[in-house]
Amino acid sequence: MSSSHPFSGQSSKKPAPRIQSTAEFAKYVGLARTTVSRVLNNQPGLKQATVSKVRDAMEETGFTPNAYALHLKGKKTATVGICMENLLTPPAVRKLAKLQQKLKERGYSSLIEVLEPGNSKEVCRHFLSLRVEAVIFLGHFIEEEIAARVNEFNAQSTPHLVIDQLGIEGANTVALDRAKGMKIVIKHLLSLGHTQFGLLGISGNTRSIKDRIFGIESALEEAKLSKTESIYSFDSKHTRINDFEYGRSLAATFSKLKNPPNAYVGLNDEIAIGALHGFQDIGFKIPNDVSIVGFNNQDICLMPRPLLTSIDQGIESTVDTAVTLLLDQIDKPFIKPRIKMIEPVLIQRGSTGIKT
Amino acid sequence: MSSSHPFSGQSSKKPAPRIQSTAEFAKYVGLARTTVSRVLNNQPGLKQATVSKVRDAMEETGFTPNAYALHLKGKKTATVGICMENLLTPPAVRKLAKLQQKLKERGYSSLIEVLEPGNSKEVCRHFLSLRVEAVIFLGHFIEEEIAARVNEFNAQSTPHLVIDQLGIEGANTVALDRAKGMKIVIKHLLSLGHTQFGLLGISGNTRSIKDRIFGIESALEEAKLSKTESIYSFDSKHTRINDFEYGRSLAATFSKLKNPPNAYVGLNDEIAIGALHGFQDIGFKIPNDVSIVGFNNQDICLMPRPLLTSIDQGIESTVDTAVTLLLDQIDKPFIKPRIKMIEPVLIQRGSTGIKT
DNA sequence: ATTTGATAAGGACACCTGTCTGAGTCAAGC
DNA sequence: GCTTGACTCAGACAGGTGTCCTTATCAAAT
Repeated sequence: MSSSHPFSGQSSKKPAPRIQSTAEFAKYVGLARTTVSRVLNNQPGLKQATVSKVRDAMEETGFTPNAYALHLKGKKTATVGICMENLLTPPAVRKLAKLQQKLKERGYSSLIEVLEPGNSKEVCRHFLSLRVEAVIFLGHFIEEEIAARVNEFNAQSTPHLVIDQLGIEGANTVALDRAKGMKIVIKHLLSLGHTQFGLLGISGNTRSIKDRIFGIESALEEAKLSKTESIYSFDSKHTRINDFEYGRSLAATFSKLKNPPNAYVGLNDEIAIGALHGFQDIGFKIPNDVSIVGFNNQDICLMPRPLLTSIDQGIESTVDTAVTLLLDQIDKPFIKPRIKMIEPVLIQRGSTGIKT
Repeated sequence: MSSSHPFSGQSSKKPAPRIQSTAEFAKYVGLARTTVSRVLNNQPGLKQATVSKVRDAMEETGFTPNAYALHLKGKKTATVGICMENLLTPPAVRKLAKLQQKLKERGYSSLIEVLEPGNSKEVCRHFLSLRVEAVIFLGHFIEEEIAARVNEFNAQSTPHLVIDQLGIEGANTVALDRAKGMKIVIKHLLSLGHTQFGLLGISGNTRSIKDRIFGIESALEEAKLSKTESIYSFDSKHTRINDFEYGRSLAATFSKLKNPPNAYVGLNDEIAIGALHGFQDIGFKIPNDVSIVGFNNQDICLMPRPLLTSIDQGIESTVDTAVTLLLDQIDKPFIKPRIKMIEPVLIQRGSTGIKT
């Protein structure tokens, strides 16, 4: 190593300021900027000693060329912006984790922002100013807001993807087929002899809920059962603050009916487990007296006894599909918007069984 | 709007390519680049009509100046790199969510990467090439690896922060005082009359485990109890695949003892709840026969009956402290490394009670 | 018709990088 | 001592931005 460069031999008291440019770095190494640049870009015609000198100094100082200047020279940013609904819903976070991992494997880094109602425009602007190569929406958002963003992206031919929210016009979409999920659940319960169904938390006007109710109703229709006489819901009688308590309260309300249904379908695993415990506390045996199904197939399904039957979202295939769809768009700028549905899978466990 | 710019009047079949520079955008608007730039930067001496024309066109096209070029002109990146252990541990993700939110409030965006053993160097290089203003490590990592990164950061005076991992020399650290947490738990249990303690999953050689055992032992010491005769552990008799099952198995093993302890301390809430259910299945009443304490105070503490007593991590104050520490470093480049401990809080619920 | 004041246009520069080109250095081989 | 070959140096350019400066335009006022 050169023994006379300006930063050598100092005490460890005040560390050297970070080297911010190849010019500074070249001065530190004692070579011309262009020579250093050639080393950094593995160009031929350089003495081995020169190469080592530069590499050693990089190791020592941690210098890296400025990615911002590189991008200006035409290098792509290899960055994807991800808009999250929140970072609290376990299935959404699991998808994010997989997504981030798969994107990284393909050489893309992720810029993650949590959307709040009304700030999507600002967030997307920020992403665009950072010249992301694509924007992903992951979760359930206000439809009009996302639709507006998608329109803008389509107008600029910016690759984009909506994960888990169906019904946005013109949007590249990957989503679990929730209708089919519910159909599978009801068919499973029908096959066990159940004909009356209590819904736990499955109410509201969102697309996701409508899909699920559609799935339930189409299964009933195929079985030639009356929708109105087979479905029960008391969601409006309780407030949903904590899902476990909510499930428990719903179970309590259902159990007071003269002829309560003996099959229950939860909005998610938490509510289903709450209900399962609620019924058990009252003295119901599961699945002998009551069958219960959750949704999402989270780890907590393995907590109660019996274990909770649930619908698995197929996160792996969702994310695989998502990444493929996205990279396709990046490769071919003028590709038509596509919608891919993910097949849900019933994970059968002890909480559902023959009606006795 | 000007009616003769090159992109007007096209069919919606092939969208206009995204406008990538002020020059292109200026051509589209029909003004000089410098004039547009003056509008974008709110400079005086411009006709209102000109300003509106530009603003309308921005609205229409979604054009935003290139952040990369701006940085080259000296604007700071306002970006922080966050290294995560994983995105699966709920408390870590909750911290990430809060951190991301608070940083955003202060004007910083977050670049998030999941570290895998051995790739921290590469990840940090990437962060540095993107000229992040600080790097945060969130979670438990291989000590040597993080220590090496911290050394590099200190040498370059790059602001950094280690959250939740104590013992890295020279590192700015914010961490829960796990020793104190355990001390509080044991004191609580002692005050209820318990003198024999079963540890559930609290074993191993990590700093975090050592701290917790130290806390337990110091509480016992103060109570003049023998460490060896008061603590029981059967962790090695079971394999930890699923925390709920692990807790259940441990409960089963403990219950077979001639004189099982009647107070149990879990590594986390999942294991504690598993054990709680395990004891209940065998016929133990909680807290009459057995008291159980979890760790992390997650939502699932509200699931079992009785509810689970647990230690709250104080995520809010952890993150507040973290952000303050970080921004301090960014403001004052040559500040000495500091360590901040976060006080744990016992959340007392039904799973702990007087020994009867 | 001429002057004035208000804007806009257009050129130049710095920021950092990779690359190209022509000039400079230096040791080895004759 | 001179040529040759092997490197290295130094300068220039593009890429997008904000800013400064000079010049051009144009309508209103004189």
